[in-house]
Amino acid sequence: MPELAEVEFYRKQWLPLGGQAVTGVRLHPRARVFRGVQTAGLQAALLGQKASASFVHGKQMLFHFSAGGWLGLHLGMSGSLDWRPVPCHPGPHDHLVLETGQGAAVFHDPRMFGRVTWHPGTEPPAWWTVRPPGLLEPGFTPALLRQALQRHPRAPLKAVLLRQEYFPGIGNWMADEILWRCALHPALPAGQALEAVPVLWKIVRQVARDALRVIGTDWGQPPASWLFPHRWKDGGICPKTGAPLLRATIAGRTTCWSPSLQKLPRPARSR
DNA sequence: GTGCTTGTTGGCCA
DNA sequence: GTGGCCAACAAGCA
Repeated sequence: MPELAEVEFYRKQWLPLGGQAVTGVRLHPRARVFRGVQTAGLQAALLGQKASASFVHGKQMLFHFSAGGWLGLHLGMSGSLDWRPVPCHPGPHDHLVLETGQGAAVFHDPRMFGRVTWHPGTEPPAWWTVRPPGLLEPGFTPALLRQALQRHPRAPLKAVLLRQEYFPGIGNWMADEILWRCALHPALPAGQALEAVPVLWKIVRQVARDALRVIGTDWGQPPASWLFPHRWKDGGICPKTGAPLLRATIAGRTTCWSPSLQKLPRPARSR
C-alpha cells in the first residue's frame, strides 16, 4: 500500500522513538528485508542509541541515531510501522523491533518486498544525498517533468509517472488519480502528452498535497469526489461523469480510468 | 484450489 | 547501447 502519504503516516508512528534509548533489538536475520545487511552489526549499532531525527523522501524513510548511523526503511508492497506497548511479543512478520522503556517500534512486512538498511557514520548515505527533487520541493519544475516525458516518449504515461527517479513517492493509486484529474489516458505515449505538461505539473503537486493532508496526517478517508474510493474493484462509477470506470493492466500494473473522460487519440492511419 | 495484489529489480528482446 | 516489457520475489485474501 505505501506511497508518498502512507509512508509519511508510518514515519510518524515511530516518532515516540525520538529521545529514548533503545534497550533491545529483535530481528530475524534471515528475513529477506535485511538482504545485504550485516544484522549482527545492526543490532550492536542500535543498542543504547536514541533516534534523533526522521525523514521521508518519496517512498524512502531515514532515521538518524544519536551516536551516528542511519537506519533506512523502504516499505515495499506490504510493509508498515507501528508503536506497541512493552513487553512486545513479535509476530512472524515483525522483522525489526526496537524496544525502549516506553514502547516498541515495529517494522512489519508479510511479503518482505520491503527493505532495511544501515549506514554508519555522521554523513547520510549516498542514496539519500543524490535523491531527485521531491514533488513539493522547488526543484520539481515543469521543465523537469517535460524532460521525463521526452526521455521516454513511447512509454505509456502511467509507466513514466511510476518512475521514482522523476516522481519520488508516486505509486499506483496516485498515478491513476493524477491521470484521471488531468483527463489523460494512462496508455497515452508520454511523448504525446507534452502539451499537457503545465496541467500535469499542477495536478501532480495537487494530488501529493491532498494525499499528505488526508492520508499522511491521520490516515483519513479520501472523499468520494476523488477517483481513489472508486478504483479498487470492478464496477466503479466515475464521480465526474457518472459512467462506469474501466480497469485493465497498463504498464504491468492494475489501472483504472474513466473512458469518456480519458480518451486515447485515434492512431494516425498510414497510407 | 485459482487468481489477484498500492513495489522494485534484473533479464530479455527489439 | 537504449528503452520497454515482464517475471520474480512472498504472503494474504477473495
